[in-house]
Amino acid sequence: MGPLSEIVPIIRHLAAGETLFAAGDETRGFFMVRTGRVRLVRFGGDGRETALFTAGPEERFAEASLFAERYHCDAIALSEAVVACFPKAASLALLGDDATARLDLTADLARQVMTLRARLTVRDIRSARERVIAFLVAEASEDGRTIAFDGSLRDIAVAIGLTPEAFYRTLARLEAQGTISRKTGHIVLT
Amino acid sequence: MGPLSEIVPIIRHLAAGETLFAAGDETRGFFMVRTGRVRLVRFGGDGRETALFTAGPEERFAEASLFAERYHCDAIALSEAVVACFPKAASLALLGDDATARLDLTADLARQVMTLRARLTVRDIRSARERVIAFLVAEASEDGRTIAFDGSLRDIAVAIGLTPEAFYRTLARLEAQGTISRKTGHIVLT
DNA sequence: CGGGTAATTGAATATAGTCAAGGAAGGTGG
DNA sequence: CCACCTTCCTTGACTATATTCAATTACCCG
Repeated sequence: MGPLSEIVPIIRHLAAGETLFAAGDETRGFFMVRTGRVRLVRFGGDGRETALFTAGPEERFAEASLFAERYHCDAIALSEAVVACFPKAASLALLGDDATARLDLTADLARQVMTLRARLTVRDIRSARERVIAFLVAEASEDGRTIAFDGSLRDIAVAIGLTPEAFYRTLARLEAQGTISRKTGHIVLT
Repeated sequence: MGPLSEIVPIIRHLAAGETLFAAGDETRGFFMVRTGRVRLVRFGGDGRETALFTAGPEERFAEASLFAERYHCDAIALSEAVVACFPKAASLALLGDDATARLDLTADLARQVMTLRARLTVRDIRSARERVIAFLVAEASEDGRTIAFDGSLRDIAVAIGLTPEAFYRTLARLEAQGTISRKTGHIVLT
């Protein structure tokens, strides 16, 4: 997982609903979800809750806290969860000392920016059909035709902002039209 | 504009439709749009074109190319455009020499990741009403109530993935219900 | 003024969402 | 090895909601 593997993270177990940090707290570092899900929320003046981001397994969150004094949102476990904490001091020290570490983190963030922008662009497409095709093209491997996926179709549906039903239907239609063909674990553009 | 202001960029003028770089080209560096719009696209085997990202004025793109050998999409000017090119060698050298520059760039990318994830989360909300409220809460300034905006409401509508009409209607309804109040240039949550 | 864009509202439509129900697949325990 | 359970996948029918098309008003800038 890059440069930060040199840091031994602190493992924390969270109960469902437990708060990891709250807005206004001094920043302690950033985190990675091991299991479960953690939601970042901001509370409006009236107590209204707005989700900023939900981190699932292997996803990092609060990276920007390395460069801020205080957290500006709350982190709450949605379910029972295990998170790895990368302390601010150790992370910054590593970034200051080790050129490789620095570039690795920077490169990783640059890649994230790229993929996030691509995902956001996919979301701009209203038509389910076109959105699915855009996703498939974006995810296609080297040959530009094959899309391999590890998880379930459900997960993909949610990732591109469609209900599973709408996604299933769209895939079925694309297959019927001969635009794609499906085998277990991967889809091929034709 | 952060650490990279120390680099004197190369200014390029592009005609509408002109290609800045193509997939497979050796990476030369990253870019910032000065005027016009540049679209990053990937071509499917059949010539189908899928947009990955569209960069407008003051937006950077292809930052990740600093850490890659070759571009993996095409950059094409949508309209006549002026772009600033930050050469790879100079950028990496600066990152290698100057600790402040490194942290600055990393911090900037971390912030981008944060805001992009927040935007993506807003898009997950189906209801126009709830999406607009989430956007307002996320954009609210210090006091958590006031949202100032420079551009047009249209631009906001597009940014959160709604048609201008849907956005106007939603704002009108929120105002009628007393959830918000509007004055020229800013909105207040009540 | 006048031209252009933004803002606003109305009405009809289309499309994805929702609810529902059945089948397939995979895993667990007897 | 089978029964059972859970989750995913699939399809159908209906609905809700945002989009689309359209027409009017407000606003800014030359």
